[in-house]
Amino acid sequence: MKRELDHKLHLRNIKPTAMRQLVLHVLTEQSTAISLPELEQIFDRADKATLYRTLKTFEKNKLIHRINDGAGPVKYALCQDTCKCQPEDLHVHFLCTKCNQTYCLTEIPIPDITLPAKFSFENVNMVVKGVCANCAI
Amino acid sequence: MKRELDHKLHLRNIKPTAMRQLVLHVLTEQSTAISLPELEQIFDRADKATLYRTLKTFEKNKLIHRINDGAGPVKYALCQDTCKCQPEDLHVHFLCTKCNQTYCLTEIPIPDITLPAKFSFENVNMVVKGVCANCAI
DNA sequence: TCTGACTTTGCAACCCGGTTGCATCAACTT
DNA sequence: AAGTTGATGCAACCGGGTTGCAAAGTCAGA
Repeated sequence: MKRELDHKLHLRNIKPTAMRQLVLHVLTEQSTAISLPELEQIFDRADKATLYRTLKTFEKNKLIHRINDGAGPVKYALCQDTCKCQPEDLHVHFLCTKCNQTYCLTEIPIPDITLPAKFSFENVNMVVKGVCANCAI
Repeated sequence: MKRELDHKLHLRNIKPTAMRQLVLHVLTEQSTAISLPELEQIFDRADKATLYRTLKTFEKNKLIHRINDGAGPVKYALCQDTCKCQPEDLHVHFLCTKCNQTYCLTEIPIPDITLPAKFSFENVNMVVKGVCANCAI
């Protein structure tokens, strides 16, 4: 277990400190994306700035990706092992309006968009809102 | 001019106070979306809370719509006269990574997405990032 | 093994966008 | 003219995000 976590960190060139192992462990346990404030609650003895910088490091090294779902704080979720955070790795995110959980729909690529003349494409963010399977009656 | 503004307010059942006329006037002058902090700078003698509540009122009455482009503060842009803020009124937004301006691409509808089983659709937000025509070399 | 350079952590403080409570003011009704 | 309602201005607060700085930890080379 710890081996796998260290391996993941190693793959992304991140030094495996105790803090980072713990944070990564929590991240792997999540089925939905998690925000910094939520992380603070889980580690109620840990420092906010450290958690913040840990997430920054993870994001910079493409271990996690940031999700802006428009519902408060930014959330983070693990990248696929093969992810390079390129356009082809982008996928749709889903925000449940009942439980406020955000899902990575990794199997749903984002459709192509034809932009107006002289507008160039770099990146795209797509968030669908609705009710998730867990909250469906 | 003032007539048109009052008419727009009237159409959306918003009482035409001086403040609201001024804010609406500024909004109609923008070719791109504007944030509350930007609005504060334009009206440097006006109160933040008043501007805030003015935008809230406009949004509630569907005179403007909120755009969350992930680049700092929420931005707002005028709705089309016919807009009911229903899914069919949704369009793609474009954030220029050079000038940080956000455009409503009202002519580009958001493509349909097939969600996983038992996930229901309510709403969708799509923001394309890139370089806009003005900033293209 | 010791030393020095570099990284990570913890604490504190700060910034800024957003939001609310409350008193005052304006407009409109009767 | 008095009373009701809504709008405004001011102040304060909240929470997420961010940074400066000093202490602790890590590691390579002597």
